[in-house]
Amino acid sequence: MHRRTAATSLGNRHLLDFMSQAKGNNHKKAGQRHTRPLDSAQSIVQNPYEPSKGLISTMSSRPTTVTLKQVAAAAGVSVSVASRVLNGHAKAYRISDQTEQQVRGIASELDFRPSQIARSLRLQKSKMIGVVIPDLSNPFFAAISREIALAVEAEGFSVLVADSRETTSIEQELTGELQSRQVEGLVVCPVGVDGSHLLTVHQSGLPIVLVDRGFPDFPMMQVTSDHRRGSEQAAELLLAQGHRTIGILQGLPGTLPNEERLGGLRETLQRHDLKWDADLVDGDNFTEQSGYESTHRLLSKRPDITALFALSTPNAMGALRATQEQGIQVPDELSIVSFDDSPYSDLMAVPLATVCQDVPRIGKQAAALIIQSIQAKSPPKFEIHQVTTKIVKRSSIAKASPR
Amino acid sequence: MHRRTAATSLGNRHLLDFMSQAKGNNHKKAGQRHTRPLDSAQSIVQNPYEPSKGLISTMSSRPTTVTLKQVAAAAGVSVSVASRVLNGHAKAYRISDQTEQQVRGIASELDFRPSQIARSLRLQKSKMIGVVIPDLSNPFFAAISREIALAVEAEGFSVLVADSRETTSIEQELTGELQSRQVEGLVVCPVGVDGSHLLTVHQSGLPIVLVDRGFPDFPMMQVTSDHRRGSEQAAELLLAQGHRTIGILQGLPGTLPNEERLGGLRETLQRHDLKWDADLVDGDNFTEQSGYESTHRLLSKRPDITALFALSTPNAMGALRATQEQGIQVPDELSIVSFDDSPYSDLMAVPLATVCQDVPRIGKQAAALIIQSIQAKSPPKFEIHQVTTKIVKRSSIAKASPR
DNA sequence: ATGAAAGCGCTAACAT
DNA sequence: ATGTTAGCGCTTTCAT
Repeated sequence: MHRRTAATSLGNRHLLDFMSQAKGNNHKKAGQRHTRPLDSAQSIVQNPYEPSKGLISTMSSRPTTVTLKQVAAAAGVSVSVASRVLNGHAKAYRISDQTEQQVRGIASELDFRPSQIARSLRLQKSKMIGVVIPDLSNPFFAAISREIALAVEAEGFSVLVADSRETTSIEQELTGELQSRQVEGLVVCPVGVDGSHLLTVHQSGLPIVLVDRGFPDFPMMQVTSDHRRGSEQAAELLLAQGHRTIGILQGLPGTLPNEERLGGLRETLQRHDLKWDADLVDGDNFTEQSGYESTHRLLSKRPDITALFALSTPNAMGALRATQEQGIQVPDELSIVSFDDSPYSDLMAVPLATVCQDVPRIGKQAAALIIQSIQAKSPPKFEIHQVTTKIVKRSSIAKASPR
Repeated sequence: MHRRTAATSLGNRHLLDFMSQAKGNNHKKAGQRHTRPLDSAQSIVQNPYEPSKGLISTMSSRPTTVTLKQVAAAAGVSVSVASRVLNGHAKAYRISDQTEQQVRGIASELDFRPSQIARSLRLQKSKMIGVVIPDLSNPFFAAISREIALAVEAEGFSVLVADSRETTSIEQELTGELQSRQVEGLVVCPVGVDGSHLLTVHQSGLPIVLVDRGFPDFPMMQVTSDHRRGSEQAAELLLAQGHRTIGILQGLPGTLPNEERLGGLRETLQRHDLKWDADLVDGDNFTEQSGYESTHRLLSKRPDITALFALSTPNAMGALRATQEQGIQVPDELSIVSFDDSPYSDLMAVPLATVCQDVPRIGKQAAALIIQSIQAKSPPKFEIHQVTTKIVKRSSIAKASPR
């Protein structure tokens, strides 16, 4: 109570002092600055206060943990009563109103927070779910993590995130780590080439859902875009504009999204009685670098190419950069379509036509599945959820014309 | 052992079957597809296997947790011996080589994973750190989270992430939640307007570091860019091109990054004997919407503006959109500089000059501080780390000329 | 060289 | 209406 008040008033003071404080700091630093080169990656450290005065003195050096036992003692009741009250079982146990108030009062006065660790151990449920992502800084995966975090928080779960750095062996370690932390469920965006460890997890009975890069023959829950249909949409668009020779900038071969996108394209071409030419496929990753290199290779190898289909946004960005270098006009000399949207695709040098994935929906779906699977005590289902994509036409596509 | 083998061989089979499987799936779905409108946000659910056969039968319906006790029993030793062996204290306790091998063997055979929950309770340390972020889908914050995750994982910590949705009250709840989960440290990117709860956390003795939006008068560890210096760089650039009337698209007023960026600009102008005109500042958030609206307002209100300084990338994107609508040529009629980089800034309709923040460094620094603070038993330091920015000139800036 | 037992903080029978 | 106690899985004294 007392502490709370102090904190608040300081919070206010902060706003009042904001500008002047900041200016003060700046003056002190002014001298130093000019001694460093402008773009050196250094950071300035300030230690404005001596350790011995003001606020700091009220601070304990170790986190102070108030236990239920202490609350009970302070309230003059047994731990069981305290526990029951604080878990809302007061009336179920006919605890007197007076006792209840007493306990509640003391608890909030002491700022009691039940140890979730102890709780987890006792209840045999951690209320945590694990999320394993190949690259948290990739906006696609970040958005998915976010949806999952928001959705499961609403159900009282916390999320442990782990970044596998696009590496299967790390993914394997991390899932193990999360299991030993007793997560109640696992959402993983697999790196996508070998998933045997995921199968092991699944067989152990831990609820698991795979997102984006899945394994169609693994009998577990999976959610991805309908890559195949998305590719179809892109292909139809290109074909309608008269394109017959389409270069493909692929991502990581062997992964489900890559193969499905390729498959959708191939089928569509065949349906239009065009032969499938493996020579037109190039690339080895979902990265900008890969897109850049394959564009250069494809364009020099095959001058008859009139359009490029990039299997990811970074692949498309690489293509943009490569065409810029070669002085090729998009879309006049070459059309480009991309899979995957980025927020500013429409503000690019040439606004990029794109097969958009419904990222929020993918995330929400994954969250819903894992929660449901945790709460239902039934054995995990095998369900593959394919989320519909949407094609957005932008000016990077035009009628086919020879380069 | 047995299970492991089965899993691996299945993983291989998957690769072989990949294409045909996928094609099979597709055929089955073909009929359904055409009954749905193309862009409906629906997802297709498949349940390819009946629950009663093949792999599924080997799967237990509840997660099967092997305990230390079971390992000990199977190995014919006491739990203490088992514990000591598995924690690498074998020789320290002169445990016989034979016993050690015995225990190790059984443990790996049973795929034993020590319960971190129990361990945490006993050791009074969770080996978890909490990360609170205003918006996990924002690439800036996502990148910071990633750096933190990678760095702390290396030290054996796991990270609990929480998304505060740019809302102080949620941030407050989440920090409480994380505290009760016994995290050993907290990294928070505060929403930035009221931080009293963070002060309370700090006073409780839990290590905490603030990132990006800090509070200069809170005596705790903080790391942000050197916003002030960054702004200075941008301003100097604009001034050198002859700009004298600069419109400012600001972010969330009252937050440290916003005020510092504003401050740096103001100082630079004053140093060049230009008066500070508050009328030239517009905007209420770090969003594209805010940037878009303030651009429209500023340009119609002040025809003498020759350059725009956007205090965030989204603000700048809003400006780009607004100028496109008004048919204003950038940079010929109007120059734009932005704070904050985005990966594809150079591929935008007009490549955007930018004050780049060293995001990875910010993240690494935060991680290093929290780890160090957890490991050192000394009371938390008050240190503000300012990470140097770098200005990147691109073609969105040109000599000043009247519109 | 190994074991027994206490106890981390909590919940839920099982007493009164 | 409230208290006592066992035990979740683990580590670590303290015995032997």
